[in-house]
Amino acid sequence: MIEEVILFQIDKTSKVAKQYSQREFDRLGLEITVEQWILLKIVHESNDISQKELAEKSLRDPASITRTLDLLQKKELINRLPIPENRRQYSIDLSKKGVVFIKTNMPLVDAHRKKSIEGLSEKEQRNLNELLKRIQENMS
Amino acid sequence: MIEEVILFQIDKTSKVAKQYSQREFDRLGLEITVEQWILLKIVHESNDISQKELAEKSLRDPASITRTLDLLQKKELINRLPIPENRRQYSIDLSKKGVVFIKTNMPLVDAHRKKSIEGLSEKEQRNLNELLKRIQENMS
DNA sequence: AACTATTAATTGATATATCAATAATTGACA
DNA sequence: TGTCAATTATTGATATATCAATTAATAGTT
Repeated sequence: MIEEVILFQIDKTSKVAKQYSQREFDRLGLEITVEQWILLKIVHESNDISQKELAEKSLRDPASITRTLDLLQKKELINRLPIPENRRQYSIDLSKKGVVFIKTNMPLVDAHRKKSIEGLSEKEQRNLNELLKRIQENMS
Repeated sequence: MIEEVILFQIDKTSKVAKQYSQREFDRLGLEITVEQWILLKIVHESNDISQKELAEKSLRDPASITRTLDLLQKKELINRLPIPENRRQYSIDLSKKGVVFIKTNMPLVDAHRKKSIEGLSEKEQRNLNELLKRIQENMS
């Protein structure tokens, strides 16, 4: 039975959590997807990040990053700055609006993260992380 | 840092594992996606399953199931059988070709599953499963 | 029986995932 | 220095995810 496969349960957990956050985003009218939030957050945490680096950090395809950044640019949440040292790449950063957006909604996202691990001790969390890392290693 | 968020690591693990399997499928010329394999497998494990039930078991949207079944039907791996008791729904089952496909490739998929949990003791596997279930509960 | 609500599947629209191909730029090095 | 290789971002094609709207069929109610 497929429900007994650990990879299936990992995927299920990921889906359930994303759906939970997306529903909350929608309910509060954030007009953003979870994937878009993750990109914004990485940009917020980084200095002068390129699209290639964004793809690596977010574990997504460069082609997909291009398209999502187009949307975020349309929403005026990010800027693509040409950099003189290398005219092949852009430096991505948050617009003022983007910074405000992150600061305003970070508490909500933090609440989701806390809720996801409710009832798990520190030790259980570390343990889970470690087991996940080992599976990642096995599959790479 | 987003790498420290457990949900991020869960998602990463899911992605890495899917990519691993997909690469193997491609390398061996199976001409099928991982999502398609999962649907086939559920159909194989079920008797007279409807699309609605398939959506629930696979944790996917009914609209998405419709489209993936269209593809699997084009590949002649499944049949949609009209059922007289309820003409709104179909009974999905594997074609002969589909049964052969599953039987031929199941050992490969089993190998992937085993590889994913290589080095994890029975106890660690149970523990992981239990922690994942608790997170699923938290997010539902 | 007639009306209404519900259900199963489909379709449309938009966002994302992935691979392949391409364009522009930069790097390597003979 | 000029050619070829590698790099970064984009675009096209196809598959999947999700929501909303629609269609056809069935269930429930009076």
